[in-house]
Amino acid sequence: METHRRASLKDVAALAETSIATASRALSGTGYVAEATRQRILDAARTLNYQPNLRARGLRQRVSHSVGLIIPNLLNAYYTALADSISQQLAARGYHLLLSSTRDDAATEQETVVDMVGQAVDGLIWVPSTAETDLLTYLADQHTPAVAIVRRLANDPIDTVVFEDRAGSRAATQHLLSLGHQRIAYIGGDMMYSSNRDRWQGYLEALRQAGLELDESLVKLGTNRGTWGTMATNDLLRLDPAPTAVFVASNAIMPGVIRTLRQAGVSLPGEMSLICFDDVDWFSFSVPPITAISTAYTALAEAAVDLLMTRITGTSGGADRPPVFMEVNFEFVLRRSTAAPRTGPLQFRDLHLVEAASAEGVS
Amino acid sequence: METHRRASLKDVAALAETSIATASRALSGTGYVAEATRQRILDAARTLNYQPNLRARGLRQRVSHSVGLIIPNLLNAYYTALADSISQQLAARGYHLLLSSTRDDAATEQETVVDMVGQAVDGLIWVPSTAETDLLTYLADQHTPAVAIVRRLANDPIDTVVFEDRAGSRAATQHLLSLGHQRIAYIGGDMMYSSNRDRWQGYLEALRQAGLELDESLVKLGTNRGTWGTMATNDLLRLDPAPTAVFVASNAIMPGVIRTLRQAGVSLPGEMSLICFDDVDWFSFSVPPITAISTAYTALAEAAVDLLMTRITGTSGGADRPPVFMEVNFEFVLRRSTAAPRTGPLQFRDLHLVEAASAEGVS
DNA sequence: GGCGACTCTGAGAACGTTTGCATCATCCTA
DNA sequence: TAGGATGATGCAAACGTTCTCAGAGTCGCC
Repeated sequence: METHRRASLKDVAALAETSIATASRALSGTGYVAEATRQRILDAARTLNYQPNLRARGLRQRVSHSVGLIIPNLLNAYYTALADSISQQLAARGYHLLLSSTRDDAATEQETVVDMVGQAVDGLIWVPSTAETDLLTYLADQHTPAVAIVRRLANDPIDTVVFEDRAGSRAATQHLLSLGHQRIAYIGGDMMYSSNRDRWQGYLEALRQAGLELDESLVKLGTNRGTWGTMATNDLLRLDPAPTAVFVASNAIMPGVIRTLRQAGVSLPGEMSLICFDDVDWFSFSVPPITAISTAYTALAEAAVDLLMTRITGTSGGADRPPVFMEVNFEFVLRRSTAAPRTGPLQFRDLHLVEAASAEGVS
Repeated sequence: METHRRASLKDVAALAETSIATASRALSGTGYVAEATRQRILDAARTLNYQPNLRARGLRQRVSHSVGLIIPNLLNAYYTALADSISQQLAARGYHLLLSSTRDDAATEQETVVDMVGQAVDGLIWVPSTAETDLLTYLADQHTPAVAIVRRLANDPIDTVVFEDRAGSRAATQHLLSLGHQRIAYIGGDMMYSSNRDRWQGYLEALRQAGLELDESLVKLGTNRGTWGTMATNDLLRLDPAPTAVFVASNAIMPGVIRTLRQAGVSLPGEMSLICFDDVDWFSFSVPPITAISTAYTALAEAAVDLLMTRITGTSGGADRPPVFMEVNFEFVLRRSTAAPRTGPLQFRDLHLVEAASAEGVS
């Protein structure tokens, strides 16, 4: 009896004085096995603390019951909320999660995908960092089903679930328009991601429908970072006339925006209305609470897992069905950071005035 | 040539007209193989899009190059920050991450650990949900090294890395004391976790050192949730005299506390000082920015991974070394939510007064 | 008393790797 | 010219499972 190894089926069989095959049958509950032997085997397994080696099982069955999830970032609440939902969904179906973040680096992404395929995951859920990628043909070669989430690939070549970026963005802009704003600034993230492009389109559409023409100086397209929020906001505040409202297209940019507005002494929503695409927890207890477009994480998670499962199990047309494209709902969350524009020029003041003013919000 | 399977080493060998053994050697770069054959094999691998099956490799080598990470929650920035650090550390060492969250449910935890061991991870990093657990003997039986983080197990039977909960908590309390506060409320999380117990001890120590005696009515011990923050704060505000400062022992409780204070119209830090153990991003752009005890995530991640690696590889006394216990630094981050207590009774007012007052903070 | 059906069991192949060992050619050196 | 290095290759075992297959025992029924 080796003492430096986990107990294997062989050990259990030996202790129960039976064959490996019978032990396997007894433990998995398939096929015939006499009640007496079954008990002997179960007892043996218990005394040896036997735990099946899922790696070996997977090898034999060519199924791992695990799926990989690839997200850009573990520090963005947006993605961890998603990961949480997906993990729950998968657990409910008896699947494990392999989670990796790419930091939006193409090389890391490539590496990660290859790694996961090497681990022989049954499928992949994936926030692609680019619209074009040869990983796709790679995945096809490896016969590993994948579904893209949050961002689209060119021509949606695989199952895809995204948020209603365009419609949500349009709604946000329309909200500001309906309050009477005419100079609505847009601070957006990286245009290489379809989500950001679509949000941008939504903004444009709303303006067009309102018969407004685009003022390029109000548009700040950069990256999905707080630092970008700082730069962009600084630029916007220097304009004359300044915008009366700002639409921030990603929660990741918000910290910079908010901090800069506060430092500049701009009161919200008195002197500036603020709305954000994506809703994260601290928006609700910010001062003032921030009006936002909230996206349906769990719905997206559910849809993505459902799609992947049909591909993996081959059910409901699974394997050969043409790629599906889905969008999940958004919800408009009205809080207190938006109000009708006030007439007169924007004044810069120091901090204590700001916070006094910040309570003037619409209810 | 089957078309429904990933290419295996056998296929590569066949295409390159050589043996499986040689193909393996060529691809792994071990042992002798003639330059010409090596090229043939590499070409074959490329045309077939060959990807080694890590599952099979792991089976043979008895090493998976993956470690499991078990955290209570994916929605708490506290833990995802940790996960992010750990994932980076592991990646740098060529290890994969299997991540699961338990939602602090003992049954789920049990299940998860067993699952991961079944997956044959090389080791486990783990935020235990209880101090006593038979999982320990289980892990020992399975010869799977594990390190506990954030929370301690009874008698620290395995390698453990935690934050300086006690010292940090003492520092926070001393800060309030030094500002002149005498009635310092404590809102704490679940006492079944060592981290919360230690924070509680730190608070007591600081009071004792200052010669103050404990006022039970100022102590609110509950769970690590925002809803608890709401309840506890409501209770505290009803006291007469009310506390002049609140020490919140976990970021997870903060949303409820902050929201309740705002709703009640309590100005920060004018009428109430507020300090929190754990620092999360929105604290810095809250109004006012919140003074906090910041813990060294990356240091903890590094230490945990280091320890685990020595156990796995058996280096530097690895396998048999007695369990190590470590604490990592905290940092006191002074912002603007704490100030000297003001004399006179606490007054409840409506929201716009609150925010005006919130700018009175110490710099 | 013969035959099919049912129950139970074990031998052995297979999954895709790595690796110890044996074999064989080639080359160098004494 | 013998003989040991050295380079290059393949066979086969092993990792821990599952699963097909065949064999053996038991029972019931015609």
